[in-house]
Amino acid sequence: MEDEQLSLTLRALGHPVRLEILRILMARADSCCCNDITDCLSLAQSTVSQHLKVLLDAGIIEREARGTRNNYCVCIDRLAAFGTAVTAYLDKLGRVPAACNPTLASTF
Amino acid sequence: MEDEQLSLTLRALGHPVRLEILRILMARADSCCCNDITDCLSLAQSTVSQHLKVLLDAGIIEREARGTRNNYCVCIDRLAAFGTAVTAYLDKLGRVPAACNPTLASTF
DNA sequence: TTCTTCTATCGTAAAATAACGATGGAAGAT
DNA sequence: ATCTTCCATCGTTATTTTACGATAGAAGAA
Repeated sequence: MEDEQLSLTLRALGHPVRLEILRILMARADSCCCNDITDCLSLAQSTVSQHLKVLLDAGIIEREARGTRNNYCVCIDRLAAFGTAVTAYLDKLGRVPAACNPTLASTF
Repeated sequence: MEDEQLSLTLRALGHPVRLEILRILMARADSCCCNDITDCLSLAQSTVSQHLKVLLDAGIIEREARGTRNNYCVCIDRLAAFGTAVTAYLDKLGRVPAACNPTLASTF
């Protein structure tokens, strides 16, 4: 994952409300509409919708029109890829100085 | 790690320049001052200093005054804790629906 | 002392973010 | 056809972020 994409995802996750939204989405067996999420949070519906858009734009969640409501669900593979990318980034970060300064290598 | 702290760190890392700064810091065996970093990036010194402040405020890097210059280094343990926190967050996310919807469990 | 170097900080400007209320249009329900 | 529900979007406001140049003060060099 390129830095541009990785940092976009990091930013999209960089808000406590959005971390919570993902929890709410994942905790439900059935898929979830904006109102369901708004009921769990003390925020206006428009604010929640905006947060959903950030997650949507980052490709972390998907929207599916179902009747009068829009259902959201987490893109599991995208989240997994994010986890992998973070680990890879940190791993590479750690590996570079390992060649120069062996004492750092053991920290990771 | 609490959501507040985790999201702060995610935001601090959510900029390509800051991802790169950490790479620069880690790639050097000797520690690194603001000018060294500025030389590697096509940005003004004040801008780099600001990015360093963001990383500093998030506790990701440390500053050490050494003579006329300030040396920066990465807080390895903080970074490692961040990696752990991200993994834990994603892991817990994945575990919740595993109880409700077994098909999701295998994705993680 | 004087000069240079380094860099955090200030001031500024532009853009993005976060929150809200209001609204309009789409889709079921009556 | 009318009513209700859902919700993305618009407009607004306040705050934060990102970038820059300018500057001042600290520390070493001449």
